[in-house]
Amino acid sequence: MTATVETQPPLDETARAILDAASRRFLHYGYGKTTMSEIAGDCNMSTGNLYRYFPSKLDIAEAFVRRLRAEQTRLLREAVGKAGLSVQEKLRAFFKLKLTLVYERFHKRPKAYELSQEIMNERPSFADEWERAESRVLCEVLNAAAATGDLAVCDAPRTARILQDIFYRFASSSVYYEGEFDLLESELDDVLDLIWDGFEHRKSASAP
Amino acid sequence: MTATVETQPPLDETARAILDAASRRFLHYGYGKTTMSEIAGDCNMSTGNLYRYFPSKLDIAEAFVRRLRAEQTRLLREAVGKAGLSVQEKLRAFFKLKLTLVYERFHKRPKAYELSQEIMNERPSFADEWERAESRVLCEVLNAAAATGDLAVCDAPRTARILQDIFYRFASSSVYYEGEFDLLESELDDVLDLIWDGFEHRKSASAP
DNA sequence: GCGGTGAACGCTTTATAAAGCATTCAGTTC
DNA sequence: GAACTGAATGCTTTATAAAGCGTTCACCGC
Repeated sequence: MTATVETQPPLDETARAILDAASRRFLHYGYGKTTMSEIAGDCNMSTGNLYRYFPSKLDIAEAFVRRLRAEQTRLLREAVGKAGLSVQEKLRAFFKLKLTLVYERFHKRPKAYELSQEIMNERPSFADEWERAESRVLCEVLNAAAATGDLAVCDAPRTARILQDIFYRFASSSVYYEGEFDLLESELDDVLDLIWDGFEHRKSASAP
Repeated sequence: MTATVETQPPLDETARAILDAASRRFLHYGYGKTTMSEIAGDCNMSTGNLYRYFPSKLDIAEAFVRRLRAEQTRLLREAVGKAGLSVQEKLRAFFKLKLTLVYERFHKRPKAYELSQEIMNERPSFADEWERAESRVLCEVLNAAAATGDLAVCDAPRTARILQDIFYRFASSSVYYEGEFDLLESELDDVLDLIWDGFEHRKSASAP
């Protein structure tokens, strides 16, 4: 059983202290401007000792991003878990929240955004892992809807993947500039409407 | 009337010689490794004279990319113009060709790809212009289909925009690595199938 | 032996100087 | 006077040296 975004091996107390100290510095000064000596100093220990808890500086950064992402996954899962939502509302909630989270991270926590991007480039497998975690949330929604007959989905993982492709733009850096959020949001709505009509068509075609 | 990707003011003979010389160097060595002296030398003229035909080096590069893009637009238009194609086939041809063109440019003409990216970053308005040019091609397809009743489209530009959003992933740098082309192509197919079902649903809803 | 240290190593980033380049313009040619 | 030149200008890139940093490891205290 490998570790995933959701199921992390719990951290040693010392390891957590290191991660906390590093996180503060990463958020304020960024990855590059944070040194191992500083992190060690914050924890009242030597640099050498850091390596007893993390293999490298980049691994500390990965642990940091892993926390961010776990929190984000939790929020997404919470958004689609609200009682009384239709499938359509769940999908809309999912992708709107994702757009909002990316947008906010970019504009309000730029250091966290940069670090996240850097890790994704440096560790492609981590990016995959994260994409799979989101896919799992989507699959739960899709499978639940398929079970109640609200949706005609034969291959949930594949469908989730297709949805991720479709909404890729709304989770990428086209989100850069200020003042475009409302525009993106309304386009996202229109995209979802079209997708939804596609699902409706499939439902009436498969069970007329 | 402003110049667009399609309607370029025809170039002076000297200007064309400059652009041709610059293009050769851009393609072989890239933008940064090409100097104005070299371009001038290739044309048997002085550096100063280049500025009688182009305001700056970047403008030569823009003219170069403009050519590339005009050719690409021509190919896209040709693809959707083939006789006997249904709307669905036209849309599929359009986005598949676009995926192929981006992929090929990236892998087979990396210098051209880089230069294209650089211009898009340096001149956002050029990127907009290009997006509008593609939108126009899509709108022609959509409007023609709406006229024959093959498609229920009330706002063609908006719909074109939505389609561009949806297929954004297939025209961006997720296309980086080798061997993923077939995978992307099959995902593109699935996306188009879903979109198509959406259009079908709208047609039957608007004219039952 | 477990938790911890800090000097030593080699790579990377930065500071600084040198070189190269895009751009300009007074002047030349025809 | 329209087409063109090439040396002068100042900004940008590169080459090089110096400083800084991540990482290791032989060595302590308990």
